[in-house]
Amino acid sequence: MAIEDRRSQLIDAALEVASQHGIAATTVRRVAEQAGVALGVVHYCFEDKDELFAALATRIVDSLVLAGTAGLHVDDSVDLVTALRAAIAGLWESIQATPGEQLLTYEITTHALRNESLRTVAEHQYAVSQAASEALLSLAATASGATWTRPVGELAAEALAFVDGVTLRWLVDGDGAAARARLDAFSAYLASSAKPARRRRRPAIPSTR
Amino acid sequence: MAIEDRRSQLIDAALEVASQHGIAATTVRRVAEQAGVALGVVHYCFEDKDELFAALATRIVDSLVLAGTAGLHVDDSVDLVTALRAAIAGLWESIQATPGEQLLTYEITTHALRNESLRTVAEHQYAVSQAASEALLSLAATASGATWTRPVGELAAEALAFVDGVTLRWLVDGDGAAARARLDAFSAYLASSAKPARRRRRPAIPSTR
DNA sequence: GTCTATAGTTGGATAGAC
DNA sequence: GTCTATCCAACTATAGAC
Repeated sequence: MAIEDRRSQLIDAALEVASQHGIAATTVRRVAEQAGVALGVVHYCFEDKDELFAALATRIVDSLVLAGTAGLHVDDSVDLVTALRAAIAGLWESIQATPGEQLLTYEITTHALRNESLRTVAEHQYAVSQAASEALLSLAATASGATWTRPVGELAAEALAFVDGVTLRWLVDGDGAAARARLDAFSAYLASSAKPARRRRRPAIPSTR
Repeated sequence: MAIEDRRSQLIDAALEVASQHGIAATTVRRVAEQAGVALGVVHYCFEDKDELFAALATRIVDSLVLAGTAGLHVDDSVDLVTALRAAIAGLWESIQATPGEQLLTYEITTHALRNESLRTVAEHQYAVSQAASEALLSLAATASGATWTRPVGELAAEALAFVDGVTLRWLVDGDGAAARARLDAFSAYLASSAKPARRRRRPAIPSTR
């Protein structure tokens, strides 16, 4: 088997183990077992455990952001709060469906912060999330015709922080309804930092040809 | 040495090791070494490693909340936003001074979520933090004479989530100024959920006896 | 009751077989 | 180039010495 395919297969296996049992339980042995290969194969494909972790971290960050932005279609002609709530509803949907992955992202962050050689992993994590958050806010504003009155980067950072905090608490108390309510309340706050759309003409009735 | 004193001494040692090197590096051996006692002594004082961790978690949660609420003196006769900012400034001061402990709290949370026998630890952590957050908001409202127009418990939960998210990001990017700015912005948001103080008489000039 | 010495398990890494 | 068999370090836990 080609080494690149092996690497990919091993990262899949690591993701499976890590999201299910946590980063502490993600040993090289366990990953090999999950992938159905011998122990040494992992060390053949990755210099050491840290390199495997770095690859795993990159994989999960990218895939989570992908999942978060995939369902991002906001209908036009709505007001900003509605657009934001729709976007956040989609985001929450994907979060709620993957508690193990969510918990794993926090574990990866803390793990990276304790490990000099993984420093860049945590930074990458936030760079990608920040960009996704900005894209979401920009999209919502465009769809509703509103314009932000504060720098969208700063608003995105605040939204990201809030979502992080709400998610972590949800992992502890399991109260999904409360989490959703908090996110909706925050949507209203964000909307207060925008100038509403200029009153538009009623859209023309589309001709049936 | 009395067993209770030993326990306390070992928890101190564990806190030292954990806040400096992380929960993964906090082995029974290392704690014993840090405390200057033999390995077996730890197992004599604690049933197993989990029990030591549970004791450590309780210690750090209680001490952090203590530190967070200790500097909580809000001057009277100010408006709500100012009171909130003052309270949050004090809170941030204590957070900024203890990055290792902050990071450790996130590690403990995730660790507890992965470990059935530590489930209650994470819940205790949030119960205590939630109470402290409520106390802070109530104090700020009382000091400024304002009243909250939404349930203070819910506002406290949102504030807690936001502080959690902001702190975690600060640990990654180290941008303390940005973190402070975000907290201040959130203060304004909170204040928008309060009814301002009724116009008071100008306070009487205190007699000099 | 307090602590030392030791057992037993698990994990990361590698030398060398195929 | 790919994988197996083996090594050694570090850890938790306990039996039993003082």
